[in-house]
Amino acid sequence: MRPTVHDIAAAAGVSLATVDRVLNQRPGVRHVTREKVETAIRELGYVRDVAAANLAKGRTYPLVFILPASDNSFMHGLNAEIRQAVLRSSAERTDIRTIEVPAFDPAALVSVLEELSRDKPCGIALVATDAPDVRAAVDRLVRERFPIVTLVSDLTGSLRHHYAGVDNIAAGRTAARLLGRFLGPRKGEIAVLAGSMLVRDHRERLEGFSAVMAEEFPGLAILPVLEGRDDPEIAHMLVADALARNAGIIGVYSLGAGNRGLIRALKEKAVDRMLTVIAHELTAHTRAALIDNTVDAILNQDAGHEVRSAIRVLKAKADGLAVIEAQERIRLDIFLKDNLP
Amino acid sequence: MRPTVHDIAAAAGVSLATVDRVLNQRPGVRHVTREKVETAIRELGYVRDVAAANLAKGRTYPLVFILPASDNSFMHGLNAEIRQAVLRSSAERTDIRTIEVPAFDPAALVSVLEELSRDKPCGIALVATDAPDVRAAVDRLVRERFPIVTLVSDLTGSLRHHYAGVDNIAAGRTAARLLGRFLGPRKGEIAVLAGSMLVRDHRERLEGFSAVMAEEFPGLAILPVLEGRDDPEIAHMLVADALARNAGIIGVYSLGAGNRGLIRALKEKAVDRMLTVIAHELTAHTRAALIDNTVDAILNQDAGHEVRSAIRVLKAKADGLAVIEAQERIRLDIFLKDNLP
DNA sequence: GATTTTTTGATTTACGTACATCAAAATTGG
DNA sequence: CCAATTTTGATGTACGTAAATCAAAAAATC
Repeated sequence: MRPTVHDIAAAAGVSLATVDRVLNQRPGVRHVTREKVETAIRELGYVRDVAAANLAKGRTYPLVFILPASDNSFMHGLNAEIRQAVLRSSAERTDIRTIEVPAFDPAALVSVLEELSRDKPCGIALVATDAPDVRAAVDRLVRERFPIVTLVSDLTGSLRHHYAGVDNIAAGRTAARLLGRFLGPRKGEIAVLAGSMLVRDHRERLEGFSAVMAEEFPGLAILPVLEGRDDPEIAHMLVADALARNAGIIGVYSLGAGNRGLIRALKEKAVDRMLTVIAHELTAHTRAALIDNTVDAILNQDAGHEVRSAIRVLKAKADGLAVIEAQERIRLDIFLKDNLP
Repeated sequence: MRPTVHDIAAAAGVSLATVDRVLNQRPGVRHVTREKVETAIRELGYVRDVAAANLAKGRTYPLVFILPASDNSFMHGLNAEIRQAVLRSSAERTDIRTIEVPAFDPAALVSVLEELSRDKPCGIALVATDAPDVRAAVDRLVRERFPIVTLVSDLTGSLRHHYAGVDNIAAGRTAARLLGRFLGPRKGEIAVLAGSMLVRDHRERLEGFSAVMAEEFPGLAILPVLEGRDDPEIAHMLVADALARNAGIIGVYSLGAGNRGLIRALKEKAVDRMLTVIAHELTAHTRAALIDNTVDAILNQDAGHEVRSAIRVLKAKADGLAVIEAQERIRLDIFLKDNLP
C-alpha cells in the first residue's frame, strides 16, 4: 500500500495540517519541522496521489495551442487532432483553446504570447516561428513559470521545456539516403521542392539532405531549391517547368507541403521518365501517389502523436512530474507502399 | 461543468442511491426507473469520473504479462520495459506480475492460462504461441470477461481484444521492397535468416517478403531459409557457410533474432562483397552494424510502446472505456543510419 | 384489505488530498 | 516574566464516486 499524508504525519510526529503546509509550500512551518516532514516523505517514499489531489482541487488544465493560419493538409490535420483532444478534455481535465496567428509573422506570434501571461494558462504549445523576438518572448514566459512546448517546429536555443516534433535534420538525411540508395549507380540531378527557406523545419530538412548527398552520393547534383510556398498551384508550375527544362532530373525530394501540385506535375510530365520521388507528410494525395508508384517513399510525422504528446508533457510539467522520455520522442515515419497504416 | 451523479439524480427525479444502483448495475431497480435514469445520463451527457471512482473503490489493476523464456535481446528488452512499467505502477494503480513460460510450448502456455482465471487479474497480456489449444484457452478467458491483449505475436482468429505489435506481413513486404530498391538493377540471390518457421511472426515476415520479391523483383531469387533458432552461434555458422558456398548472394534479410552471429559472419566473409543487408530489431549490435555500414536498414518494433500500449488498452477494457485507436497502433520503425534514436 | 416482497429514499462512511478556521502551544522580543 | 508573535494541532468541509444500512413507500400476492 502506498503511504498517505496520514502516514507521513504519523512518521514525522506532526499533525496532518503541518504535513499539508509542507506539501503545498504554505507558510508557518519552522525550518526544523519542515525538515522532519521532508525526511519522512523521502523515507516512506510518499508520492502525492495526483488523481485525488486533482479531485480535491477541482483542478483543470487550461492549455493554449498557438498555430499558424496555414491552409495546407498538415495544418488541417493538426487542427483536427487538437479538436479530437478537445473532445477528450472532460476526461483528461484539460481545457484547450487554440489561437491562430498569421504564418511566418514573428511579430504577431510575439504579441499573442505577450497577452497570454494575463489569462494564466497552465501550459502553452506553439508552432514556433524561428525569430529572436519569439525566442525572447518564449524565454520570458518560461521564466514566469509557464510550461511551454514547441510543436512541429522547434525554437532552438530557447528555454522551452520540450519539443514535440521530429528531428528535421535527420529527416532530410534519411530522405537523401533513401533517394541515393534507390537511385543506385545512376548519375543525374535532383530537384528539391520546399515551402519556404524562411521556415526552420524546411531549412533543416534541406540541410540534412544536402549534407548526406554531398558526403555519400557525389553522382547526384542538387538543383537550386524550388520554393513552392506550400501552395499546390505554385508547386505544380515550378515542378512542371523544371522537368520540362531539365532532362537530367532523375530524383525529386519534396520537403514541404503542396504535394498535390507536385503529384499532378509528375503525372503530366514524367510518366515515361524513371523518376525517384520522396515526399513529406502522408495525406490522401501522397498516399494515393505512393500506391500508384508516382512517389517512392513518404516521410511523415504523426500529428496526433504530436498533439497528445504535447498535452501529456504540459500536464506533467504543470504538476511538476517527470515524463517518460521514450514515450514522448516523436518518430520519423517512413512509409513505403507496403507499410501504410 | 460536467454533470455529476447528483445532477442525474435530480434530473431523473430519483435518489442518489438509485442512480448508484443503475450505474453499478446493482439489483433492485424497476425497469421504468432504470430507463428514467439512463435517459437522464444520456441527456446530460454524464460520464463517470474514473479518477474519483477509482479513488472511492481503492481500485488497482492487477495485470499479468505472460512471456516466453527466450534468451535474446528483444525479449530482454521487453522484460526491461515491463520492469519500467512496474516502477510506475503506484502512480498508474497497476499491479503487474510477469510469468515466464517455456518458448514454443503451447501446452505450457495453456496450463498457465488455465490457472489464471483463479486469481482474477483484471487484464492479461501474452506473447502468443500460435496453436489451436492456445486460441481455445484465450477464447475461454475472453468469454469469462477477462480483457486480453496479445503482445508482439498475435493469435489470429481468436477473440483477443487487441494486438499490441506490428503487422509482420507488412514488415516482410517492406523489407523486400527496401532490399529490392537498394539493389536496383542487380540480379542475384537473397539469403534469408529466420529464427524458426514454427513462430508465427517469422512465418508472416517471410510470407510478406516472398510475396513482394516474387511480384516486383524477379531478378532476385530467395534461397532456402536458414533457421538460426534465434541463436547467435547457429546464425553465424549458417550465414558463414551460405556465403562461402554461394558467390551469387547479393542480399541478406534477417527476420529474427541472433543478429550478433549474422553480423560477425558478414564482417568475416563479406567485407569485399557488395552485400545489402536488412535486419530486424534495433539492439546495440545491430545499431553498431548499421553505423559501420555492415547493415543497410533495420526494421524495429518498439518494445516500450508495446508494453505501455498493452497496459493502456487493458486498463481501458477493464473500465469499459474506449481506446484511442491511432495511439495504440504499433508502428514499424525503419531505421537508416541517419534517423537512429 | 392485510401481508409479503420489491423497489426506492435518506443517510453515512470512505477514498486521498486541499484548504480553511480556530484554538493551543511554543517561541521570540522586550 | 509577560506580551506579542509564530508555529502547530485539531477539526471540518469539499471534490465525485462507491458501497452499505435502514427505513419508507410502492407494488404484488393472497
